[in-house]
Amino acid sequence: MYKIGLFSKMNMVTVKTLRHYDEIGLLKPAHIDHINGYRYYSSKQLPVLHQILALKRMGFSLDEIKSMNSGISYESLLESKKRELTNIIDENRERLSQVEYYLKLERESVSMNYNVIIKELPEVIVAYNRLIIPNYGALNEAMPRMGEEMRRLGCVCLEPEYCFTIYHDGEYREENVDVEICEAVTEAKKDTDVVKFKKLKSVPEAACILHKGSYSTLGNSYGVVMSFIENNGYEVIDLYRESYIDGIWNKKSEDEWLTEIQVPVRKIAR
Amino acid sequence: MYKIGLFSKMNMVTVKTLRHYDEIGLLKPAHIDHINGYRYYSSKQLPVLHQILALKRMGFSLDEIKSMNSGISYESLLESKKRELTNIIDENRERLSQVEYYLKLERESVSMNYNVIIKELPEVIVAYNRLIIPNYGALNEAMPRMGEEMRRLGCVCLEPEYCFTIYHDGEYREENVDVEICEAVTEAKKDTDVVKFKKLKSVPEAACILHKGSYSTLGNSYGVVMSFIENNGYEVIDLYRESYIDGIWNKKSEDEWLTEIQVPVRKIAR
DNA sequence: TATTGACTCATCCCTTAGGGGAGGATTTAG
DNA sequence: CTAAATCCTCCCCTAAGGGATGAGTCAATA
Repeated sequence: MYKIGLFSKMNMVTVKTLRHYDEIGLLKPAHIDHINGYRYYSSKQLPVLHQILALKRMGFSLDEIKSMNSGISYESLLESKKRELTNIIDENRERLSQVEYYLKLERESVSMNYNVIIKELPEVIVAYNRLIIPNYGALNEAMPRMGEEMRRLGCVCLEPEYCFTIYHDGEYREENVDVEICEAVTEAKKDTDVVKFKKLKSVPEAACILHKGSYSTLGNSYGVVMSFIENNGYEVIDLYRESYIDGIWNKKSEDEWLTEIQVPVRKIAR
Repeated sequence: MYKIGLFSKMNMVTVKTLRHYDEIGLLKPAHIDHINGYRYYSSKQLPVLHQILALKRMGFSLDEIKSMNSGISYESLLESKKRELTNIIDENRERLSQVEYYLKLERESVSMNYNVIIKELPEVIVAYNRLIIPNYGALNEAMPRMGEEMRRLGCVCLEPEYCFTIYHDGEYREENVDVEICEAVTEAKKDTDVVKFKKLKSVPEAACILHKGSYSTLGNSYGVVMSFIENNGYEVIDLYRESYIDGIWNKKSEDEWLTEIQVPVRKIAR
């Protein structure tokens, strides 16, 4: 029988750890002196401790180790731990890839904006209007017209407001832009010539970047998000959305304008 | 200005999280109503939140993110995060390798002993006696003889006791075994013919397995620890030690004997 | 025998990034 | 005016112990 300090040295484990294992019922001392409360361990418990340490090294939690003799086969436990570890490794590889990407940007002295995040775009009902406009400036007329029509129909906008455009042209063009204006609403109304309604499925993963300031520099932000997608093992799976948060309608200074580019993506399977 | 619930929806973040960020000073609301205590966020804070989320996704802790504007260059921060992530990945790969190893054993229906652990063997001063014995049984005479001599010299053994043998033969042999008997002591004495003293350097990593029962089955345990070493990317870097914990001297039943095989190893660089 | 230093005990607080819930106040909608 | 939704603060919880404190105990020495 060994006192706790001795037993702890026999396996390079701290006394604190042994007391903790006693407390949670993982490894009770072979005997406890009822007068002074001292814990006494037997050498028979060495193999038990050995096993605990081996399992812990594999990534099992103390709770898992404790419940390991409750009938579930070791094989299935190991299987699920294997899956779990694989997931953890993948997660960290993704983090690493992102860190390396930003490190590359930093070394190329690109202005820093750690702004690309992956998030879900929830399912929404939108009022939409798809049309060909002569140039981008014409949006400033088309949007209020659409708003007018929506008010007439009694549409109620979602909160927070979610107003965005989708460009349907395969390539960039200066004129005759094929654009779809969308505005999230609480419920669909009857379609009219100017405004129609549809439900957009949720997008599980979208790479999003916030663009601050004038629209003239939107291209930079598009560049950043696209290179992020390329460099981190994602692929674009749908048309992107340009969501307008702050703009001419509520902020006078162009510097305060805020637009979010949302690109539906998917992790490329490897 | 948005109330917390609205602002939380704008970035798919929970209200709880925003309150937490306020509390730790990571993202204070743009304005707090002093009458009802409501938090109000401005759209200007969207990019800040965006950045926080992006950094969090890369594995930075909130504390790290918070202290990110304190002069240290982003490049060095990213560098150290990269190293950190690489380490985490390596650790988990090692865990995975061990899980897969035991899974293999399990599938081959090998009796389960999750007993191999990697631990450090601390630096010790040993009394030792290297000699050629006719067979393994002769240890039972050589050891007491050595103990006698140690007592005569006034040696004090270490606690916990650490008594082990090292076999110097390159291969297994039944007779004329070249063996070194070691016993850890508190301090070196004068060398004699029978007992000499030396300091053994600490071994940073040793693969250790506990062997229960008679010595006749020690071979099985050697097999397990050696295959563990092979299968998990380690290599043997020194002679192994056979450490005697319980044996004939304190346990009558052979089933209670306890021996630890300790094999100095090193992770193979990849 | 008395003391001293080493050991042991229990208890409390601390760590991450929030989650869950209670209880109470306020705002918003009908 | 009432009810539902939203907001607030406060408290406890997570995993695996680490650190500190204060008090009791053991073994060896003077």
